[in-house]
Amino acid sequence: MPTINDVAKRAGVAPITVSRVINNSGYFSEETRQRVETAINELGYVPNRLARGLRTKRTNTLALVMTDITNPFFTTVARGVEDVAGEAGYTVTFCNTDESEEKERKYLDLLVQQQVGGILLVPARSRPDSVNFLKKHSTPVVVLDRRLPGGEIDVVRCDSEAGAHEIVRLLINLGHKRIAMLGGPKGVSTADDRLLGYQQALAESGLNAEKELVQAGAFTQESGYEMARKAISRSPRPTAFFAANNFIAFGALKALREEGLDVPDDLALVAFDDLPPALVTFPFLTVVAQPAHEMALEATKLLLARMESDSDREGQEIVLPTELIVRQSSGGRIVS
Amino acid sequence: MPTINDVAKRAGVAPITVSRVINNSGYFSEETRQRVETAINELGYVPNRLARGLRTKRTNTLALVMTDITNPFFTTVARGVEDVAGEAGYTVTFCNTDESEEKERKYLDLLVQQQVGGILLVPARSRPDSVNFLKKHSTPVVVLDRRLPGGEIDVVRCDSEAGAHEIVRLLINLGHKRIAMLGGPKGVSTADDRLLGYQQALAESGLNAEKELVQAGAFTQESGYEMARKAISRSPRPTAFFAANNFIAFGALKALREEGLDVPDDLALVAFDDLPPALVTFPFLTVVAQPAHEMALEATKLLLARMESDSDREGQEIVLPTELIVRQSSGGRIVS
DNA sequence: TTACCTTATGGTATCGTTACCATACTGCTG
DNA sequence: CAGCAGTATGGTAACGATACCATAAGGTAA
Repeated sequence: MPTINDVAKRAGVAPITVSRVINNSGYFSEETRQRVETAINELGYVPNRLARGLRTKRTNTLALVMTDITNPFFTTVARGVEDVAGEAGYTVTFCNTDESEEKERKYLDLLVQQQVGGILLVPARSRPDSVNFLKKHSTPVVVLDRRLPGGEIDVVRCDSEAGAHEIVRLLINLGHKRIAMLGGPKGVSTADDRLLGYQQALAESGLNAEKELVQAGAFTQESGYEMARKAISRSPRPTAFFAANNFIAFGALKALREEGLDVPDDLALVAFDDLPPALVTFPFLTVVAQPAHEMALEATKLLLARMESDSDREGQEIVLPTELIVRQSSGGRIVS
Repeated sequence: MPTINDVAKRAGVAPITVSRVINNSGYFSEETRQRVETAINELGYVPNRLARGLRTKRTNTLALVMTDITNPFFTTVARGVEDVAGEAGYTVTFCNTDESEEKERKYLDLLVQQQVGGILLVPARSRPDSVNFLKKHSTPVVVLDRRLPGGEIDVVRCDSEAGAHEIVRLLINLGHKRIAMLGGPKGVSTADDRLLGYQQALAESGLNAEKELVQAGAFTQESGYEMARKAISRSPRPTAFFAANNFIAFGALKALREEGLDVPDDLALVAFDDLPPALVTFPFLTVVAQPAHEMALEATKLLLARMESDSDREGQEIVLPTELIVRQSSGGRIVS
């Protein structure tokens, strides 16, 4: 592979001059530029970013560390991140943690070793360890989708509590009194917040949130399936399910199908997170949608800004609103 | 940030010895290992992979260059790639080309600059330019999902022609005689092959593939929508649509909805590519599914092997079978 | 004329690792 | 006991780029 030195020799200039032309920095004459450029083309020279990064202590790489790219919410986020990053000449690495703190830690370690310029992190747990680790290695980070204790960091997320409140309120207005919560993992802020919103909506309506109607599980189909099975075995049976995310809803749907229960005739089902944009041609599930793409854009812009300025300005929290989308699965007609 | 030299000083050894411990290579005593490891922990040392890569000419990074991660097929592929790569200690960069050769070229250039160890490429067009470029820079590459002219390269793909043939045959057996093809972009092997399969199935049954029933578009919802609108405006109207991929099908579905046409009662609709695994709880669309996850696993393993061996052994082509999944949208009962 | 700024270019050191080669001790073989 | 393999460790250079400083020509302000 030709190096900058080979180009320099061929163009009859010093390597540093080639560097200037490549990076369009400093002074060089038009004639030099041309000589260098033809040399580059003739040799098929490609600069080595490892060497550059080693010297400049900057790379043009970002990372997106999330739970699972297969989740339509994160798929959309990933696309948004890559759109902004790609436009700015950055490259994006993605990592699936599957909500495992261990995997998260391993990946962050690797990413720091690779000197990524910045990280978009969906933390597996509401613990500051990961962020502290990154801070120690002065790797800029923006937390995505979830809250974290301690406020000195950038966060872009949705108002899970308000969203949950709104959609549970919808169920209540539809006349439901026994609404089961198929929750996410305890200790994950989105799960906790959605539970809170659920409880508040019930409390406001004078309904007591019976303990046995509330379950906590994982943000997976399997967990949704399990929780739904348990919930329908209660008597009296709940008349509605609130799934804390889309995967839980899919699992619940499967359980209900197996039991021969019709949605929404036998049981209403609503969920957090919309289907992937490509699939909204199947207008079935009533959901609270998060603006995944917008979140990604905001977060990435914020991260890039953070990386540019390198300033130690206060962490900033951007909370975007959710959107209630009423489709078939909630059934009925609004009562009040 | 502490470097290997700082660790060496603290442990009272030479940098090279620290390197040996980190990489578990060469000889060192148990006592040295411990001294080095405590020094590493005390300092919070993290090796610099840029420096390592510069010296060893190897990085632990892969890239997945595809058209759009938002497409459920590629989402699944991405997950599979990351699973295998992550397990092997590699990190994966992803790039969306949106079928644009220019974007593809830009990304490949950037990736070569970053010295990625290998690339999984879904080529935007059936042209060898990109692969040649990578070959020139000795970056191992495995082509995914699509064929490419010239056989000296690794390819992992599905048999699009056979899959299309099978699903069109299904429509024919259901009694359809006017089957419209909502095709993908000309010059993309999957699109071309699916058209071929369609034509052959028709020919075999003595049906002539009327030209006006065949359209070529893009692998997008918008294009599917457009093509479907045109197709239904023909008279006599086609009785079935074959969409060359999932996005086209979604767009077509939208058009049909708008026209008040019921699927499958008024018109049958089948497509290439399944829904994302999470969403198969909506059993509607009859499809030919590609084993996206398996393809990804095979391709990534092949790529890693290629990178290890560095050998110049022949390119190998792995063609996986598709699977016909009959659901509602094809309607009817099989005739013969 | 002197001083100084702008333009154009180059020399040298350095980023943090590891490749390569050298040194030296131990213990075993013949 | 020479010779050699195995173990343990270190010195030096190099990977390919850029930071930093230096040099020099030309123009212009005082």
